[in-house]
Amino acid sequence: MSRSQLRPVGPSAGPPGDDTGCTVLHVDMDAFYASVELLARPELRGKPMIVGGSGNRGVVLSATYEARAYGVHSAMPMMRARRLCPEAVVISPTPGVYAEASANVMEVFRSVTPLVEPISLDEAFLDVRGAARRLGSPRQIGEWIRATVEDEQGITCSVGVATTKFVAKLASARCKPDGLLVVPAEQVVAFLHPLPVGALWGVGEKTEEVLRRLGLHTVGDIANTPVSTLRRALGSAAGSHLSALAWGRDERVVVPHEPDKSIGAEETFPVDVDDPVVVTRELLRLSERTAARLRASGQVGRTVSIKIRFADFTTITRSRTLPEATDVGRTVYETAVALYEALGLERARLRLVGVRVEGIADAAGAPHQLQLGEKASGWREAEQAVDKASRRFGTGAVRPAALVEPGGEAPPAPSARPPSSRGKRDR
DNA sequence: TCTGGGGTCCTTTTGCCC
DNA sequence: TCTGGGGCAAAAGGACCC
Repeated sequence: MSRSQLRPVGPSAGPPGDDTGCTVLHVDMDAFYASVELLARPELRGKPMIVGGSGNRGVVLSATYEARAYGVHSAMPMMRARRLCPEAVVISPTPGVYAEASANVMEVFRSVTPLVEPISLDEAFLDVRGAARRLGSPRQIGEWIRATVEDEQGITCSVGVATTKFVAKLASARCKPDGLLVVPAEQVVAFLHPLPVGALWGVGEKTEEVLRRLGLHTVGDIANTPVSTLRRALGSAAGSHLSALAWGRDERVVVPHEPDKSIGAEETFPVDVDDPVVVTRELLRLSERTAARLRASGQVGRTVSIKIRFADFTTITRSRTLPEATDVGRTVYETAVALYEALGLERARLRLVGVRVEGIADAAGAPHQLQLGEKASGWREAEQAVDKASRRFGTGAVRPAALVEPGGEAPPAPSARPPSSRGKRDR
């Protein structure tokens, strides 16, 4: 995509937008995973390419604009994407590579201001209030970021510049790919009101349907609807929130470090599973993974929850709060299994299981009291030793016996049972 | 069309205590 | 002893985001 293409200078055809007071930047990488993959495969440039799971149950994580031209978009089931664009090259995701590219990009942002709030690997808000004297106007800072990221990382991004986070985000979406858009304070309402309701943050499929039934199609329609009506239809928080956003009011500020509220892991089986032994083994794997991440980040959590998705996609969760916060995989696992067994599922067919730990706090500040007569279990110490070994010899060097087959290899990934007659596997 | 994996936030329900 | 209700925390579900 060439740089000169699509470079709006403002939401209207008038003179370039006045960026006075537009201190919030939203930077969004263009087709991030796909762009990163292209760096290692320049021969695919200009061709449709999709990053996504190669199995028969995956979804599209990212697609080049050439693939998007066929109607492919992220979160679309891979089956459907392949059908829409059979000539697309499909690449399995390599998360570590994206994390590294992301860290590099975030470094560029932090060279502008310490007030960087990452939203995900590929986007962030920046508060550039303090950078003006050193680097120029918000628009100039945005242009500098775009040029620097492209020079240093070889990938393009789009930048929205506005007075609030939410308008900055809409602006970056509006000028994609490889663009920059300033929405001046006095043009916010004119910019917002023609947009479809789905453009608002927090309006997904369900909410859109509710709004449609009320006859509300654009942001302007929402703005001109009494808050009481919105609250009745959508609940009090969502109703008030949408009404404020529709007028461009958004009090949220850029916050550099939000602590984690929960940490978890989940996995969809390649084929539905009805064997409690397989489910239990998967709970062990997920519990260990979750606890290892807690320990690596120096945190503990008090509530363990499991998630079960049945073959028909209905999903339930069950949780239990422990007397004391933990980062011990064994404790997480025992709680998870107790929750699972209490369901009495017999041989229900499951599509996914997940384990999550909530109520997160710093391990350093978390109280631990040995109860009278309690013996230190030794699990914590054992797992810390495993962490150490993993750092030295690689993840999986040491693992619970239940996750090791008699031959010494790990058992096949979650229930890779012989494909049933129904299961069509693609390759 | 057939739906990943990581999360957050909100609402409703439930159980407990007073 | 029974009932009601306020306040609270935990549990559960669901919508949403990237």
